[in-house]
Amino acid sequence: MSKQRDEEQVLAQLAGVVGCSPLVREPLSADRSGELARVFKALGDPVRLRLLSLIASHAGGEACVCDLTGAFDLAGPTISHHLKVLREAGLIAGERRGTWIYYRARAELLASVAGVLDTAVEA
Amino acid sequence: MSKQRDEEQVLAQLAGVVGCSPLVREPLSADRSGELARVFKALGDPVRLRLLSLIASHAGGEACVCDLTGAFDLAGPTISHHLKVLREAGLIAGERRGTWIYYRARAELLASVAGVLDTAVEA
DNA sequence: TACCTATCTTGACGGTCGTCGAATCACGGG
DNA sequence: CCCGTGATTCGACGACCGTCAAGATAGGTA
Repeated sequence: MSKQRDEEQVLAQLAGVVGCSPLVREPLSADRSGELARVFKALGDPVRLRLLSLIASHAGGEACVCDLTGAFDLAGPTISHHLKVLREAGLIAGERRGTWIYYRARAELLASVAGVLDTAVEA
Repeated sequence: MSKQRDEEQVLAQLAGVVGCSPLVREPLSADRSGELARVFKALGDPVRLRLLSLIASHAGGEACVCDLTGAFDLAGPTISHHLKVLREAGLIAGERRGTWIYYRARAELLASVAGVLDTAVEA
């Protein structure tokens, strides 16, 4: 139902973050800092970091939820919640194929965020 | 009093984060994810992101607290709290010179965190 | 249709976070 | 020495977050 709307909002966010110049170059505007903070907040949990890493480093670049739940001592709904947070931050994208749902990392956003933090910059 | 102890703990943290291999290379260990999450959590607030950006982009690479408070519609203690969070995450370091306290960004940590996120990696 | 498995949503609980006022500490100048 | 200014710490309040059990949804199989 709101799946499509979520995706659109996420993409709107990405536009602001992807084009962002590095932190050390010039002071961050209030708008950009809000968008960036949403991404960093999503990264600011050990479980979500491990989930993202498991997905990004998994063979084929994607992982099924059933591959992820086993790695944690957490209930199913909790994993699902963390995946939702990562999804709404634009860090991962999920696709249903039959019974299973596969997630993959959005490398563009990871690279953009890295660019914001990096001191020696390319642009 | 605990100023010195804080610094030591921060440096101990950095050791784990600085040497960390990128997210997409291999699954993050539980330990590393905890250390990394602390840094990302510190970055996960708009005010702290702007503070860090103001400090890092300031002339001379450092900024006095009095230069920062004016940029926000927040009370002094709130700014001080956010600076403490950034300090305890190892993202900034403060030094008192006379009446004023100057903060500067820890570029090594910024670069390390960027390296963890980046997909195309140097090592 | 009915059932099973995989995953998400809801609702609730305890814990943490961001914010502020008031009090406190650190320094320099009369 | 006492006062004023810059900055932090303390204590408290409301809001948000991580977690789970229970219920709901989606797809496959028969």
